[in-house]
Formats: sequence, structure tokens, C-alpha cells
Amino acid sequence: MPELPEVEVLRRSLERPLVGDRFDAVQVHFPTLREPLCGPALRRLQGRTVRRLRRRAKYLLVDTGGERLPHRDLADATDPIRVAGRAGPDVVGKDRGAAASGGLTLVLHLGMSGRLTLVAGDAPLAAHEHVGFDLASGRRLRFCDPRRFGLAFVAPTGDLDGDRHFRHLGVEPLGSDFDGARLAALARGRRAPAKSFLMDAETVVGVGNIYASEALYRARIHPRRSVARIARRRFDVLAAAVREVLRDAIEQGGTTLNDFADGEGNSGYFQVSLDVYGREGEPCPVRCGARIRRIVISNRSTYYCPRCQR
DNA sequence: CGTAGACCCTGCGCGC
DNA sequence: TGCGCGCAGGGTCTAC
Repeated sequence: MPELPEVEVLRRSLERPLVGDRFDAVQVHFPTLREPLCGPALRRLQGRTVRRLRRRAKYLLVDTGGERLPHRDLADATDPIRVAGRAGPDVVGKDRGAAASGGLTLVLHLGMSGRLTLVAGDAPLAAHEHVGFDLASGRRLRFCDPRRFGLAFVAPTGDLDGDRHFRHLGVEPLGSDFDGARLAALARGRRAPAKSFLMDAETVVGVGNIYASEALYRARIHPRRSVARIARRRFDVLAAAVREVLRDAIEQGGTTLNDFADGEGNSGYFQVSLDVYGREGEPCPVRCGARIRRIVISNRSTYYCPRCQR
């Protein structure tokens, strides 16, 4: 279901309703996800207030803080530093205290079929509802995932970059440090097909099976072309195409092929703007009119125009 | 080392 | 109507 645009749309839709609300109770119903849900860890969120929603790659991050006993907790966190006699500049102690006491982040990944929706607190348990987060406002944040490729865990806010799920992630395509030069540098020494290269999360994050095909179509690059044989200037075109297609998709609420919906249940409508994905046999829409072809790369369906894309 | 493929799991639509 | 098959937007692990 979700690539970067869908997760971003979800983040935006949930930010206003969630920030300032508080986790009351966390109900784990079916712990069977890609990694088993850890009830005790998730229940550490209870009593915490949502501060901010962020996104990293295809992960949605719910930052919380403000426990009910902040003074005691802060003291607990900072005392060992003083006792150890290693208290450096004041700011270091404060940062450590904040990371250890205030900052807990709920990390969510929707896998292929995950859905995160805000429902009434007394809404009946849904099929495949793995975990429900009861909120002080009386609502419930419901996480369903039939295929169980998703993920939900809690980590200290300050340590996220070092977490094993994040450590090897590549560059954010919508960030300021993503451009053709960066992409070309990442391609050096590699021979993978352009599509595999784009979908490798250790290279660029957030580009999944739909948007890889779409970006390559816009950049007129054949999905099987080895990145070793892409001219330097074409990486500028490719980087721009990746950014554009992701931005366009976000603007249109993401792609709803089957069941994607934002936090309030709204479908996206970028699927009508897809140029090639899922359009085998249809004419090349914006250029030559040749029939769109479907091939398989690394076990994933790949769509392209055999005439325009080289 | 980088790359290709299998695998994890359930649900859906299709053709027979 | 019912069944088997292929396919589905994710990441990870293994073998080459």
C-alpha cells in the first residue's frame, strides 16, 4: 500500500488530530507482525502526549513526551550522570535527560497492507486490528495489517538514527541533499538496473514499486538499464523526475490502488495520474503512443514504454 | 562486494 | 457457485 507519498499523506492527515492528544491505553490484540509486537514497550506510551508526527523513509514516527511525573523522571535520568562525575556542560546533561525521559517515539511501518485510521473509541474491533491506541480525546488510533508485513515499536526519540531499522537508510528524495550529483555518486561502482537502484532503500528511501516505474518513465530511462551506463547529465533528469512524481502524488493524496486511505479514511487519487504503472497494453500516454509493456525485475512488476525509455 | 531470488502472509480477481 | 492460480504498494535473508 504505502510508498513515501502515502506515508506522507497519512502523516499530514493525522498530525492535526493527534498532536496534543494523549495515549490512555494501548491494546495489543494480535502481536503477529513482521516482528512480534511488544506489549510492555508499547504500553510505555500510556500517559504520554503526542508532540509531533514525522516521517523517515516509509516509517511514520509519532514523537511523544510529557509524562505525568516529569520531575521525578528527569531526576532519574540525570542522576547517574552526576553520580558518575561525568557531568559536562549543562546542555549535555539536559539533552541526555530529555532523550532518556521525555522522548519516546512510536515507530510505525505499514508494510504492504497496513492501515492506520482514527476511529471512535468504542468502534468495534476490526478484522486484523493488531493494536489499538486509546486516546484521551475518546478516539482510537487503529492499526490493521492483514498481510502482517508491518511493524510497530517504541524507541527513544534521540536514538532513532542509530536504531537498526534506520541505520542503513539512504538519502531522502525530497530532502535538500538529493540531486543528480548525489544520485550519480551513489551509482558509482554499481551495475544494478536503474529500477533496482531506485528501489534500494540503502541508496534512496521511499521509492517503491509504483513510483520507480513512474519516475523512470518521466526520465525516459529504461528500467533495465544498468546505472553504470547512465550518463552523468541523465542523473539530473532522474533525480528531478523522482522528486516531481513524489510531490505530485503527495499533492493528490497518494495512490489508492486497492485500499490506501489516510488517517481519516480518505482515498488518494493519484492512481488516475499514473502514466505507466498497471497500464500494460495501453498507449504511451504523454508521448509516442506505443503500447506500455510489463516486465519483471527482481520479482516485481515493472511498467515502461519500450519506445521512449532507453 | 553487489546482485538476484526466495520468502514472509492474507485477500482479491480472474479464468475455468 | 466453487476452486486454483497469479498477483499485490513492504523489507530481509541467503546463495552466487
